[in-house]
Amino acid sequence: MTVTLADVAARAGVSAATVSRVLNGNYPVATATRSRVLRAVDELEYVVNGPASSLAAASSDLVGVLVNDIADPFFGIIAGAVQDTIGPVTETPGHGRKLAVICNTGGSPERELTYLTLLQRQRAAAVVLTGSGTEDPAHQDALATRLRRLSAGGVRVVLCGRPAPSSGDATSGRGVATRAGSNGAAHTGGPGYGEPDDGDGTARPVTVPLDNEGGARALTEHLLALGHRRIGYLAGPDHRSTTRHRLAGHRAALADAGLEPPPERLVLHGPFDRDTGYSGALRLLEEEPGLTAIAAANDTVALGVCAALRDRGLRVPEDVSVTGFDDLPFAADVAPGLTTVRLPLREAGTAAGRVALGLEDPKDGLVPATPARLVARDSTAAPRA
Amino acid sequence: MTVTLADVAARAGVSAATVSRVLNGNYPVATATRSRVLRAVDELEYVVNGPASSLAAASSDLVGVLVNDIADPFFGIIAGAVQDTIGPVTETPGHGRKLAVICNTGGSPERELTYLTLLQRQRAAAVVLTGSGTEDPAHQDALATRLRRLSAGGVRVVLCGRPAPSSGDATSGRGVATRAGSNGAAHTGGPGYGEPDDGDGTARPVTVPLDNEGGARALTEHLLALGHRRIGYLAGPDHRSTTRHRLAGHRAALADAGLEPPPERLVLHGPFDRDTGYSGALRLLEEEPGLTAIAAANDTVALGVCAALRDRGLRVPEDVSVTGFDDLPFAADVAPGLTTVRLPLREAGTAAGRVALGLEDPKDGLVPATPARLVARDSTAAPRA
DNA sequence: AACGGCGTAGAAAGCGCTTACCATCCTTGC
DNA sequence: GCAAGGATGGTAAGCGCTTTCTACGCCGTT
Repeated sequence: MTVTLADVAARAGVSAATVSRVLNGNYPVATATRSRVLRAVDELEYVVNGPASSLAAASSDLVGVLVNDIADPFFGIIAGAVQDTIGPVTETPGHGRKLAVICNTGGSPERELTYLTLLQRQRAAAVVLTGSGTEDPAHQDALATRLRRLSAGGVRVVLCGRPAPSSGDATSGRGVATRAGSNGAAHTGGPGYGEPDDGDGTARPVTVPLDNEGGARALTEHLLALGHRRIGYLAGPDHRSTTRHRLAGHRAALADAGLEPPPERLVLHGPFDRDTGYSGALRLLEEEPGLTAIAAANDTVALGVCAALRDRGLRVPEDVSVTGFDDLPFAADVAPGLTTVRLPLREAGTAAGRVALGLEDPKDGLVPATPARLVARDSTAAPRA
Repeated sequence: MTVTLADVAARAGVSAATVSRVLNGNYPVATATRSRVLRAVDELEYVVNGPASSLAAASSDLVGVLVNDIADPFFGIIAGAVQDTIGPVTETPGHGRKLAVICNTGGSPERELTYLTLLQRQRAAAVVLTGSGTEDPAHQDALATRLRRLSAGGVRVVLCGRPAPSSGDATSGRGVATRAGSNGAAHTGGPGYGEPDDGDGTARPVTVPLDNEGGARALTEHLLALGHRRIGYLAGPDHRSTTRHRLAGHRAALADAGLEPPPERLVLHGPFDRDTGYSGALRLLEEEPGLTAIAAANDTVALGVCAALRDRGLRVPEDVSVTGFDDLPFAADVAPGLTTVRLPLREAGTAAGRVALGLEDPKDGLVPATPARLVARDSTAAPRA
């Protein structure tokens, strides 16, 4: 029924080995033979059997990309860039036949693990983890283990915009483990997975950093410079690295300005969606009617904040300033234009893709970071006197 | 190095066949044996070799999802829904281990074909094509051929929000072929691929319709009802099914109202991005200063339109009304709220996923359509008297 | 003229799994 | 108490490809 290598070989009057060699181009084949084979391939409309070659060659053309929410342009942009890099466009010989498998974890650590297993099972060539990671010790441990196993199996692991999971490494006793919470040292890939040389020469995971902390700091500094002192902060979901890093930047800016850390009631957590912004803003306003600015975890959240303020009859930025994060495409076009921070998402995705292809392999496991850039638009202004 | 079926078998004191049967659960195995095997799997941390089983079983767990632009939430939502449906969550026995491969075509027909070949090569279980298709006859032919070949190979083909490509079927002489352009008959899966029974019992592609035409018609009717008569139309990219269907709806509404078809200069084409909206609006305003409304191909385009109008000092909706399409999440939160049409994207993605899994198979190859719903917000109002 | 090399191509041994097709063994029915 | 039959489990033949090892010419050397 289906055409196989052998059929092509027969038609071209050569052996299957030769056909394989022509198709993979990693062995000298005389030009005449080659074209004869190619013609046969064409005439028979032969299509390689991927599973068979993956089995024989013990490797596959799949690259897994894990995202929290594919419907969120934040991830769409990263995933798109990864795919553009490894996809069929790239005509780096040997590459370009790779397929990106985008996996939607919905932010669930369990699903993340499940997908990782599924990818391991498919013998994926590489795995890219994007977005924020949980900071729950148990899950970090499980994740670290899984990733270690993947690396051991020759799967390249890339962490895009998230730190390497730390693990309470079983072999070195228990105890010291997972210390999450402090600021700073964001993407240096803490203790645990990645740190100690595993002995055999398995590749270590590579981190493509995203400067969440610096971006958040810049945003808060901007607000402070405008004269704001009572700032509400709508952080992302709790126990997530991104949330913590952005919050850390916010706090750092306050500290640098010699101000008190923000009171608990002015820091609310919630998912990265418009409702968090909408209800969060209302709540913040209740807690602190004198609020002059609200920093949102995200552009989408910021949009919800603006809607809430509008519904409350407050003007942006005259009554309350609002900031976002990510600089998604719509941020420039909403009214007023959203002051936010532009994260180099495409660049990060491209870098992640290159690492996944093995085109790049920073010796310290860290791709140099492109800094986040403050984009001041019209949603922020000095508070009314 | 890596653990194989045989290792597990040895450890459990059974044959490889038994282990395979336990893992696939499609053959009776005594409970005691089963748990012994499961324990061995656990202890050895065994992970199935996907390629090997795909080869042996002549089928794989991959489902391809082709999208035009993964960074566009329109596709993100659909793709996410597809994935949620076929992904590891679904615990329909036998399913749930499937992986969605999201492929970003960038709207390029060539890439679309390349991906389709890649998927065929991976022996994907199903392929879902989303978004608008080209209406270029040559590409439609190529696409039809490729899809026919996929179906013949047992790959389930699902068209989500796009018509089946028509082909100037080579066997029936040349000539009649591709008649694109007329309105109506949107998703009925025209002539060409899909229509005639191919003889052997290969599955026919299933279409999950999206009511682009009806939505566009509703939007224009809304505008007409408000009293608008000079309406500019910013259509999507030329020669794409979605563009044509939406435009057809617009025209139909005009015709129903007994009005002239829109003059050429008031219908501009461009990609589905904010720039098309921005520059398109400016251009439209030049062409027809008396314009009272602009219908955009898309919410994103509409956002660009609003930005341009604002920059021109025109108010929405007082001076010019604006409509979008898709009702992406941000449409509700921008100011003024965007009047648009809500397309049941999640529903469509879910349906596509179910068909891809073979859970559903409408006999006429057409999943019943959920209608598009007009969402009137504040970006439209009666024109000034 | 004989020989080592190089450039090509073929033979064949798997890769790790699935799945007929059998071989047991323990029930049952009578 | 014995044969028939169901319930389990094993055997082994591939699935279609890659790749090592080998074979064969033909060339340039010495």
